[in-house]
Amino acid sequence: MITKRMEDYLRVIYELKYYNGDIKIKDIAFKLNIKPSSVVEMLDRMKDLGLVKYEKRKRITLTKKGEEIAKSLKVKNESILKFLKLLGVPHNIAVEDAHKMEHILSKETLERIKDFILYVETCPKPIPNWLKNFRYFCKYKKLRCKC
Amino acid sequence: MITKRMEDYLRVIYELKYYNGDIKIKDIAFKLNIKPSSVVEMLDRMKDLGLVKYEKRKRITLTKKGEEIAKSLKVKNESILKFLKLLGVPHNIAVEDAHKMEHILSKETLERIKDFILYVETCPKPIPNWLKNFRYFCKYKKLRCKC
DNA sequence: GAAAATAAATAGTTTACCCTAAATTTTCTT
DNA sequence: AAGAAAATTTAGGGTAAACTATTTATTTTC
Repeated sequence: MITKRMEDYLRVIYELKYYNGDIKIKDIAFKLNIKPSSVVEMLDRMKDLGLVKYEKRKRITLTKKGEEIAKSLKVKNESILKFLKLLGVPHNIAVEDAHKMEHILSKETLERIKDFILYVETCPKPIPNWLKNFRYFCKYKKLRCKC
Repeated sequence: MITKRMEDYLRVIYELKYYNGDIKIKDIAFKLNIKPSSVVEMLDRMKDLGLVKYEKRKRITLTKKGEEIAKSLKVKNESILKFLKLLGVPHNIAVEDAHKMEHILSKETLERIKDFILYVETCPKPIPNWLKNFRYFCKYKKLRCKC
């Protein structure tokens, strides 16, 4: 069974590959703020589940399956992040929350989130009036529109 | 340290008190879909943290602290649930997702969620136009407004 | 090419949850 | 009030994910 924590590892490995090319145990550990020995242990488990290819002291790579999952997490994450920022959540906090939410949201909720983003982006104006008014409302706690 | 799981227990105990008056080990177990023996174990830990009052085979109650936390979880949950439903997430799924989200959302995100609800509810119409249009957009994936 | 530095792997613990099975206590029935 | 049934507790295990400390490999540097 693929756990939330394994999803964290997949995401980190996926990102490291993207930015660094090579994936080092200690870099994974650093990103997850844990010790390298914990990473080795987890990689063994993830290997058994067919998520990574990994032999002692050899290059670490994601399997097809691992990469698919990582990619879909990344896509989910991007939607959630964008959504939170539309709502006016400050960037750093939005990043944190998005990482937590990506593990747990149902696909239905995710669909509504994606629709929301699309609804805003499909609008001819850069930011629709109602969203501007929402931002205003967040700041001053009062309406300035007829809705 | 108060874990997410303890928060689940707090919520369940709080609800059981509200609806049943009396809190039985087996009811907690049933609600959480686990065995009674696991509940006993957890109650011991929660007792050490000052979240519940509990002596073998005696009545279970929340402490002041436990109740505060439970109450604040309930409030959070209600906001999240309402929010998800405004977005058009079906009730049952919204309930599930809200229970997961209540453990992890930052207070900033929660504030934006509450503002969103308030923004909708402050509007003189029962449902603001932009929200109606969003619902339409979710269904047909096209705009019918000037935003 | 050997010593020093760095990286990775292993062994043994810990903590938070959960489980089953068995023992005990309480409650219900007759 | 005694025996049956239900609820609770205890004892003993298990798994996921971390940790520390030690050992083994690989790189770097001299």
